[in-house]
Order: sequence, then C-alpha cells, then structure tokens
Amino acid sequence: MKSLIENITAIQVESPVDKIIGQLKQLIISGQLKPGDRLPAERVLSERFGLGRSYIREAILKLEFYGLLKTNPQSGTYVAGLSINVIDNIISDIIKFNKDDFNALIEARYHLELNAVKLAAERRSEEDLESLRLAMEAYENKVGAGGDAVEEDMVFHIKIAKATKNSVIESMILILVPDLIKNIVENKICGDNRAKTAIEEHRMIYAAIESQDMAKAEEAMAGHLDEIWQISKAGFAAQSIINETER
Amino acid sequence: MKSLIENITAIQVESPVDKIIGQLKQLIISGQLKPGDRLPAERVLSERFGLGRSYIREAILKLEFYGLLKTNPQSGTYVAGLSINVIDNIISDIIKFNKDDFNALIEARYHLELNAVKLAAERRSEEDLESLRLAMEAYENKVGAGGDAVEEDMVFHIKIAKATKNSVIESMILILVPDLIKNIVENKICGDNRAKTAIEEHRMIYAAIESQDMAKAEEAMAGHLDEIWQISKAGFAAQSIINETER
DNA sequence: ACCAATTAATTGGTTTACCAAAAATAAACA
DNA sequence: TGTTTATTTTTGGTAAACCAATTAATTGGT
Repeated sequence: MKSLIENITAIQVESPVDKIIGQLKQLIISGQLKPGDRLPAERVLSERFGLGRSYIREAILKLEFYGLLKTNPQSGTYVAGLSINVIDNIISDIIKFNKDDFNALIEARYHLELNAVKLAAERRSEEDLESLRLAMEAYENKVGAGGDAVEEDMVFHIKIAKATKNSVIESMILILVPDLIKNIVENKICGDNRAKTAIEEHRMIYAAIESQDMAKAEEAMAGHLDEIWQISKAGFAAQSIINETER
Repeated sequence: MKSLIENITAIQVESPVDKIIGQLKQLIISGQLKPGDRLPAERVLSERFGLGRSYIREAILKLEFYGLLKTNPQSGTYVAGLSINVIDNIISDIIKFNKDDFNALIEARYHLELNAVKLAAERRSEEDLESLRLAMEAYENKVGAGGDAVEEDMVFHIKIAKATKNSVIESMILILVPDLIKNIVENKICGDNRAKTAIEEHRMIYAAIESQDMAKAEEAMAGHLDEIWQISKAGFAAQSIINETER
C-alpha cells in the first residue's frame, strides 16, 4: 500500500491570469478574434470573464511581453498579426514557462555560455576586460577568505555575457542566473575544492577573451562548465529511460 | 546646418514601473534592504514613491519573474537571498530587455537553434517526428500556394524546440519567434525564391532529426539559417567599426 | 448630400477602496 | 510565570472608481 504522502497530489492552482490567457487563446482559435483585430475593451473582458480588470491587465501584460498583443493607450489592445498557428503554439507553452527544471536550466546555461564566451572573445572592449578582471579578482578573494563564491562566480559570467554586445543573449543569461544560484547553493552541487580549481579555469577563460581567441575561450568555458553539465546530461538520460519504460 | 528632423530626440518615457525598479535597486544597494529582508508593504511603497499601488505590484511582478523577489500572499514580498553584487548587475539590465535589436535577435536565434536541433535529434520522440512532419508539410503547401510562409516556417522551428525536451530552451525560442516574424516580414529579408530552396533544407533537417544524426542536423540547420545569419554578422561588424571610430 | 465643429461615449492609465487570510499583539486562564 | 485563546492590525488579492486622451457620433451649416 502506498504511503499517505504519496497520495498528496500537487495542488494545481490555475491562477486567474492563466485562465484568462487560456480563454483569450480560445477566442483566437475559434476565430472570434482574428490576428490584427482589436481586443474587446478591458472592462468588457473583465465582465465577460467575471474577473476584475486587474487580472485582465496582468494577462495582457504577460501576453504583450511575449509579443502576442500590442496595446496602444487610449485606443485598444490588438492581436499581433501572427497566424493562428503560431499564436496557438506559443500560448500553449507560455503558462508553463517555469524555470524549476534544474537539468533544463543547467543545459540551457551550458549552451548559452559556450556561445556567449565566443562572442565575448570576439567583441570584448577594453572596458569589458577591466570589469571582467575585477569580477574575477572578487571571486578569488572570496574563495581565499573561505566563503562559497557562487554569486561572485555568476557575476563573472554576467560580465562575459555583457561583453557579447548581444542584448538578447545577455538578457537570457541574466534571467537564468538567479535560478541557477538558488539551485546550486541549495543542492551543494560542486565539491569543496571545486572553488579553487575554478580559479585557474577563470584565468584561462579571461586570458582567451583577452587575446580574442574564440576557440580557446570556448574550450576553456567548456572545461569550466563540464562538471555541472554532466549532472544535467545524467538527468536527461534518466528521463529518457523513464519515457521508454512508460511507452 | 542640421536638418530639423535630426534634432528631434527620441522621447524617453521612463515608465513608472521602471522608476520603481530603479528605486528598489537603490534601496538594496544602499543597504536599507538586505537580501532576505521583507520589502515594505505595497501600500507603504506606494506612498513612499508617490505612485499608485498598481505600479508597485507591476514592478514586483517583473522583479519576481526575474527571480529577484518572492512574494508570499498575505505575508509579504521578500528579496531573494542573492548578494548585492548579483542583484545590482541584473537589475541594471532588466529594463533594457528589449527585443528590438534585430541583429541581436537573429544572432541569438542562430545559436539557440543550432543547439536546439542537436538536442532535438538526440531526444525526439515519435510524436515529435509526427508533428514536425505536419508542420513541414504545412509550410510546403503554403509555399506551393504562393504565400509567404514565414509563420509556417516558424512553427516548424517551434516544433523542433519542443523536441529538445528542454523547457528552458523551448521557452527562449518561443519568446523570440514573434519578434523574428515581425522583423522578417517587415524587412522582407529573404529573396523570393528563398522559400522554395528552404523546402529542401527543411527536409534535410527533418531527415537528420529522424535518423537522430546530431552532426548532420546541426549542419543542415546551419545551412538553413546561414543567409539570414550573414545579415546579423554584417550588422555587428558595422557596429564594431562605429565603436572604433568613436574611440 | 456633404463637410466641419462640437459633443458624447469609449479607451487604457491610474488611483482608491474593500476583502479574507496571516501575523502580531493583547488578554485571559492555568 | 507560561500558555492559550481572542482580538486587532497588517498583509497581498481583488474589484471598483476616477482621469485624461482618443475615437465615434451628432449636430449645424452649407
């Protein structure tokens, strides 16, 4: 017999905004709302959905962030000129944009940073180099003082992201960093002497960026991230096995 | 003498929420708000900043999305346990997460998709393969009918993203897609017969994913994205020259 | 019938008021 | 004095009200 705790199912709290997003999706798919159309006024939607206007606005805000709606003050909110195909595909997954899948997080970070470090090596300015060096030294000092320098490590990586001169890639890494930190410190992923070996890796990365050697930069970064990447790879492999079994 | 139009500076409308975010950042940096602390109540912030509570909530919402705050209902909003270093670095750039840098968009997409297609080839399920085929056929039909199948193209790529089984990477691609579509159709980037040559490229990508050949998948995708990638590369090169000149 | 100007209605932006759940405090009891 | 129970205050969640700008409608004149 199963224990009690196993029967406790995660309470799914479909928030009001998610409901609204789902409803809007239905409106679009059913053809009542064609791309390019103007949405009903917020008040109307509020009444129609039986929810306060605050929620409507919040939902619109979210959809706007994803580029699916565009609201013009004093005029109305409009559906992006995208075909139903695209909108449907995207809306379905907006709600579940959760960053709590640790393996996915690590993997995304791995690939992003590998690309980023190459771009950084190619495009870094002298200012980038300077702030990168500062971040590196801050990390080394923290490690020398005996603290866990996870956050200083992240700052180092943020600086690299900044040096790419690509605001989109930078933003993506920025979004991932807090969650990475949270998970890493919670799970104490890396061994104790990891911090010290990382110092040398950082210096290699820095040197490669300084000399604008893209290949060497990528190699150094791959080495730096390898240990933690292995964890995510193992995670995905395990997931794959589970899926096979279920089939 | 400069013409009139050149003197018209872009009106910078620092939205209320951005102001609030900046203020909160100051509170944290100045030490009045240490990581882990509870924020003042929304009402208090509202009064202190001289702005409505809606704006406070919106700002908190945004900061929460970035993992910098955590709000517990009926209890309070708390600053994530990150060091000031990290928070400062991130908040500074949150506001400028705008996806209107076309070159950055293209470049980010290029790298993301190259990684994604490899993962998709490795992990695709039979269901993935099926929906991918469907999307591919929809594209071919649209092209055959003479339409610009930009959106159908994007759906094809979304399906690939889904096959990665990595929710983070999928979400990132999802976020970029609407902006990519907007820019591509606006600028009519690709030549007229591009759509037809793309059909063959899609089939190559599909075949590679089907046979789970990661290397071939990446190669095919690189070929598929090459033309548009060249545009972004040229853009960044131009930017680089400008920076050199300014120095 | 057509056009211009004025008025009325509608829009999203913003603030305020109200609510139930938590937390903190006070009071009552052992 | 220590603990438990009421009670009050504070919290974020929610809904409604107000505002200025915009748009649609109406009106009056031609």
